[in-house]
Amino acid sequence: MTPEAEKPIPEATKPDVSQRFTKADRLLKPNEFQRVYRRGKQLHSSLFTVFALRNPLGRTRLGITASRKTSKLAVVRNRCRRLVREAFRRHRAQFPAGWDLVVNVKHPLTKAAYALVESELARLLKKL
RNA sequence: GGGGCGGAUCGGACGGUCGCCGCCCGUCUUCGGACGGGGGGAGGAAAGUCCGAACACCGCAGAGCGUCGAGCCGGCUAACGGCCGGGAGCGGGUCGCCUUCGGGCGGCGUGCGACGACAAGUGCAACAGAGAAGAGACAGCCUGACCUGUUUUCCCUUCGGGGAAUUCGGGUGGCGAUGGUGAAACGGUGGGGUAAGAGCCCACCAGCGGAUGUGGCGACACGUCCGGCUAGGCAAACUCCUCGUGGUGCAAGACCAAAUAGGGAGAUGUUCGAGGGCUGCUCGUCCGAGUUCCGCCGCCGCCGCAAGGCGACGCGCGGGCGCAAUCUCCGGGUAGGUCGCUUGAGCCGCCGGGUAACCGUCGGCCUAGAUGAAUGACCGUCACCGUCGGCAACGGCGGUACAAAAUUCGGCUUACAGAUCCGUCCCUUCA
RNA sequence: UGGCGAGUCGUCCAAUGGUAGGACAUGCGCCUUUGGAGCGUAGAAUCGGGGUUCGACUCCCUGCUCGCCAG
Repeated sequence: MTPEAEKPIPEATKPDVSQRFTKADRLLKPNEFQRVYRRGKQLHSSLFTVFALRNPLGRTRLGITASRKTSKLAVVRNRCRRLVREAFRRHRAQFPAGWDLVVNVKHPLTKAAYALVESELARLLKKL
């Protein structure tokens, strides 16, 4: 599937781009989620729905939701969350800054490969 | 060597890159944190939430009823509906004996089950069948008894008949052996008995009740004697008996506590001093923004011929004065945060006790604590399985389970690719 | 996390422990020029696995699926 496996590695070694993902980069409280749901704009894909709302912090924060409707198995839901988080973490430098994002996972993502999640997330966030 | 069953253990390995969540150490800090280093980070079921506990709060004088649950015996356990051992029962296997060829009895493995009481009471049993619980008479069997018809023979006769024996019937009646039905039909075999029969009587067997002996802690087993000859099934039907049971659950609960708006106490200090108390009145003094003042509306009472007046009332309406302002303290408490939160009925090992479950001495170890919720993603090599190509070495492709902590333990149940070990049984091969 | 409740033809509902029934839908036939309506007729189900019972949709145990409630 991926002919050149070494491509992500030189990107990661760039000194100015941090791929770290700390608590400051996440949405942590229910009212933060509710604010994004109520006032944010929606972007749709077959894999997930993204709610986005501008914040004054200058950095983009992420929250991920995988409901029981997505999959009954907690293992599968956890993997969905981690795939989305990984895709966001690796390519955050390419995304616009200063947004609060909430990603709602849909059922088809349970069978999707990581590369597909990466490209879909990048495609949606270009619309911001 | 292969397969079945039971038990135990494990649940891909190594390396690299980028990350995540706690802990420890060091440095810096604007006290928010940042950086560097070290070390740890899902399970046998973490799951389902079916039981049992710990712990916490609320309730509670004591006892009982009710509800719900448990239910052979003994042991283990903190406890249990769990586990271990045993008993009786049921099913199937195999061997032996008997056989009316349906099966029965005994021995040996083995499997299963929520296994108190239906001989306390109540209730239930479709269809079929004669009859389904102190039942029943369809077919059938009987002619000893009573009534009656009839065949034949004999006797008597007042010739109308009558009597006795006998044949075949009918009715009253007797019967529960035989037949068939059903899941289930009120013991079995043999003999006696009878008109025919029947535990009606007897013997033996099975089963039941009582007494008793031996063994066993006990469930129970093996006997002896007596009794009456049959007492059916279902309590995962109501019920009865014995035992247990207060409720809610870590989002339990404890602590800290912003902003805002309330509550309480006090201080400073400016102004209006209404109203009230002390008094007969004024002055004065004290309390001091209250049940304040004005108007309107509604309603009620009293007075009046009436217009109206007076008084009282209203979670009434409108307006005015005032209740100001500042500071300090106290209390409840929301957002938020901290604790509870992982050292525990803990794990590993040796030895000892016990048939076992399990227990004990000693020694060693510390092994996840998240909270919109960490334990991940990608790549490479190897291992295993399948498939394709190939004589082969090998190469390509695909796959490697079930499933992830959420207060913590002990069980149960359910899901699960594969690997290893032990025990046991069967088949095959070799010696 | 804790606590409740429900699963029956394709759909919506019935059924003391005793032959699983009705309506609509579907197929076929009749009727009609044709369709509809009507009439007749047929097929079709107890969530899975055990147990109790002579016999289970019903009673008991255990899984699965769906729904609801509290915070």
